[in-house]
Formats: sequence, structure tokens, C-alpha cells
Amino acid sequence: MSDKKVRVRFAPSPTGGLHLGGVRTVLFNYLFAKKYKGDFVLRIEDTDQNRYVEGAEQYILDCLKWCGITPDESPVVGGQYAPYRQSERKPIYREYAERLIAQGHAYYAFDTPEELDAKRKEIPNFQYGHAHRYELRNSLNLPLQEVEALLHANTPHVIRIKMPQDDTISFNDMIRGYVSFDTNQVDDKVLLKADGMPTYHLAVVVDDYLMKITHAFRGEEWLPSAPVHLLLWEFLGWKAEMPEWAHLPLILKPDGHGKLSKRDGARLGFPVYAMNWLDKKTDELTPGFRELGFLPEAFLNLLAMLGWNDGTDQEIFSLDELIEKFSIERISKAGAKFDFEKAKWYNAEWIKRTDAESLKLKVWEILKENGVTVTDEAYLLKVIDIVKERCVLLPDFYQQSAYFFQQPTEYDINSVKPKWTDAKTDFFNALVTALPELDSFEPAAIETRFKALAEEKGLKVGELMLPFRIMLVGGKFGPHVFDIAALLKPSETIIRIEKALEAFTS
RNA sequence: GGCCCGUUCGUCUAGGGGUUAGGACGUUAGAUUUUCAUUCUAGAAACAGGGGUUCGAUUCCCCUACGGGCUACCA
Repeated sequence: MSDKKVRVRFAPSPTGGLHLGGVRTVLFNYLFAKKYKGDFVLRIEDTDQNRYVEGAEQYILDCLKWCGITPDESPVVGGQYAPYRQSERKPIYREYAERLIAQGHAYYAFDTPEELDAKRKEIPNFQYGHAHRYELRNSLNLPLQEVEALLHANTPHVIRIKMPQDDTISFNDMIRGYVSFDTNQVDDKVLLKADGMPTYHLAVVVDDYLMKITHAFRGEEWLPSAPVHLLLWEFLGWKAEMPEWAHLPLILKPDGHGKLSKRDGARLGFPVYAMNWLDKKTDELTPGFRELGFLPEAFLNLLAMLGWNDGTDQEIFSLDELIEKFSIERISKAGAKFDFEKAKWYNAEWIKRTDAESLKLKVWEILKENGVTVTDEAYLLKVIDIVKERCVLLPDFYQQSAYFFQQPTEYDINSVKPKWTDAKTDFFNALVTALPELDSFEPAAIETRFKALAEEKGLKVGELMLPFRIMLVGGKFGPHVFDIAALLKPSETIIRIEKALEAFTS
């Protein structure tokens, strides 16, 4: 690696929500930048006005924020190389495209999309390249005067790169190693569109150069166009400053074939986007990991492990640990099928490892959404500690802890009523009187008294535990029943026993 | 079709010329938990196939198969 300051960029196109693969690209960029104390740049690639979606850029910003990833330079915080939105850089690109034409590395093409469509239908495997470019309407084979006349008349045109013939373009990918391409197989990609906007190919090269990007991470789907980019770096005379490339393996559908898409989420019942995305045109909501109840730490963790590991058996990593341990050499080459079950496991692990204090706000929010008001913060923290090991997703906290804040409204009556006896009623009435007399309301003390009382009444403890639980909780779940009683305090425990007794005996 | 990339349990992966091919998720069985979850123990489960190279290949090379990506005035 050179001694230049590391600079990487995440360059999304604002066309909708950010999916798993996108966030993982952000993550790997970020990890690499921070590992080498470099800069992480956010650049918005909004060169396609047809696909531009309102709100998508804000979504990307919000998403990075949720993940705890802060860009050093971006459209909002600015930076030395502003603007960071390609649409705002529009005038820059034409100059470079013209320069390529002057050097003979690019040319004007006047063919309309319709004409090209017709060609594609007419000629099998049609490519706008060395085989056909001299039959088409471009500055390569039109007389100079005609080209000038067309240009002068503002005839819609694009600028295409002129791919060299019979050449091999190769480079060393940080993940894949040596990769090479035959230039005859690559077509003359459009560099500048008829609307004056650059295509990705031109924009990425120009901006990476201007923004002094040293390492370029992107999805493997970009590998086939790498030769175009490589050539552009060379033609523009910037080869010495070209970033090192890393083409990340793709995240694939869990079942069948192909890369993971938004549709798969709906089909398979798990989120594909980082956060909820509402399409304003169709009103269609694409669910996100955040809203489903994932912790950002878990989300990042599981994404990092999709195609990377540190060489040990460790699977749980914090963002700081990832930065410390990250290495490109350990990124795998093959695509990874996404497994939602494992994703949930990561979240459960993170919930278990996160202290109540850090979970507090999120749990409070979830309870509130479900109509449970929490006023005692210390009590909430105790509840979180006692139930968090049985929560996989954040919303599980509602089901697992609502009864700590409100009395059960329904009882799993079928689990108690058939086996109910007057002796049991007698026992619980006795318990009601015994409880307030306890010196300590610690779980162990309650348990001791509970068992002693059962013995006095000649009842089996086992037959009383479940009814007691259902009295306090309403159902067959939750932490140890005496722990629950202890948290509930004697007064509330007694109220619940009495209330349940009515339901059980009526 | 063409070009490019890839291929270890169902899934994510470790490993690497001689290993009982390791871990994790999931799964199965058992223990603990007088509920559920957790936790613990044990089990089933993989080197795509064929040729080389080699004393020896899952590991290196080639071919095939399969998978994936690209093949737009989309990124």
C-alpha cells in the first residue's frame, strides 16, 4: 500500500431503500477507511434523472446514522472536494469527455435509442464496438462537416468510449487477484448521455480521481465494466493515481438463484432493506431490519460475517472490533446466500450482551407503541435485565415484559381450571396473608415461604407453581416465577393473586 | 449465446499436499430450568465430477458440470 492517505467512498444511487448488499459495501468501505485512519466519503450518484427517487438520499443518510457510520465528507457535511452529488457536478464531466474525443479515445454518436434497438433485433449479439461502429451514425465514420453540422444543430448525441482492438486489459483485484479482459469483448460504452449527464463509467472515474480516492470497493456486478474504467484512467492520464479495486462478492437469495432483491423479502418473509422504505408513488412499504427490531450492532455484525471472518471462531464483533480486525485478504470470493435464521441469532446474541441501560430507550419505545406506559426507570431496567435473554427481536420485549407493567387481562385458564381444587384456593388465600409478613421480599425468601406453606397445606409445590405463574403473568412463559413476584412487590403480587382467584373459581 | 467471476455439511465458513476435514446457524436426542426462553452435553450433516502432477490430493494444474454476474443513453 502506498503512503497516500487512505480515502474510500460509498457511492449509492438514490433510487430507493438501501439493501443488505449496499449496507455491506458501506461497512467494508468504512472498516477499511477507519482501519487505516483514512477518510470515508459519501458521494451520491444521481446521474439518472429517470430513476431518481425523492427521499432516497435522506434514507441513505438516516441509514448510515442508524448504523453509527459517519461520513467524513458528504453532501450534507460538505468537504474539500464538494459538491458530493453528481448531478451538481454535471459541468465537470463534459470537459473530460471532450478531452477523450480530442485524443481519439472517444467519439460522438448520433444513433437514436430506437435505431439501436432495431440493430439489436436485427443483428444477433449486437455490440456497439469494433465490429459495428463503422456502420453507425457517429463521428468515426461520418464526414467531419456532417458531424459539425449535427453538433451545431444540437442534434441529440452521446459520447462513447472507443475501445481498443485486440488488446488485453488486466488488473490486480484486492479480492480476486489477477483479472483480465479481451478488449474485443467490451463494447463502446456511453460516457456522456444525450442529456449531458455522465454515465456511471465516466462519473466514477472522474470523481474518484478528483476526490483522490485510493481504494474502490464495489459489488462484483461491476467487474465486467472494470476494463472500461481502467482504460479511462489510462486515457485521461491518471493511471498512476488509480485506486486499487476490490470487487465484493454478492449477497444471494437464500433459496433459489440470483442476487438478493427487494422482492425476495416479501416472498420469503424477511427484510432486505436496512430500514423501512415507503415508495411514495405506489404506497408500497418495504420492511427494514431496524423496524423489525434489529439492533444496529447486530445488523452490522451479521453483514460483516457474510463474506468475511477474522480466521478464528469468533462471530460476535462490535464495530470497533471489526475496524481493528478487518482485512481485505480475508474477504471470500464466492457469493453468500443470506440466512435469516442466522441473522436473528446475531440479534438475540446482541440483545443478551447489551446492558439494560443501552436497551432502555428502545424497549421504552416498544412498550409505548403497545400502550404500556413506563414511569419508573429503575424498574424498567430490572425488567429488561430479567427478560432480555428470551428476546430475539426488540418487539419481543413487549410480550415478554408487558405483564410487569399491567395486570394480565386474560389467563391461560385451560392450564389451571381443570385441575383446580378448593385446597388450592385455600393455599393462595393463605399466601395472600403470608406475603406481607415476609421480612424480605427477595426471590429466595418468597420461594421458601411458598414451599413451606404448600407443605403445611399438604399440597405439592409442583401443582402450585404453574397456577402462581399464570396468576402473575397470564400465560406459561417468562422468567422464574419468584423473580417475577419479587419485582412485582408484595402489594401487586397479592392483587394479582386475588384477581386471578376470582377468574379461576368463577 | 458471448465474456468475466466463483464452487468445503441445508446455510455462513475455517483449513490446506499426509487432518478423526474444525466452528457457527439450523436440525435431532438428552440434561438443567416445577413455564417458556437461555444454558449445557451428545448426534446426523460437506471437500461438484473427470483427468493430470505427486509416494500421497479436498488442497496445485487442466477440462467438464453447476452456480452467479455482466451483456442499457441503469447504477
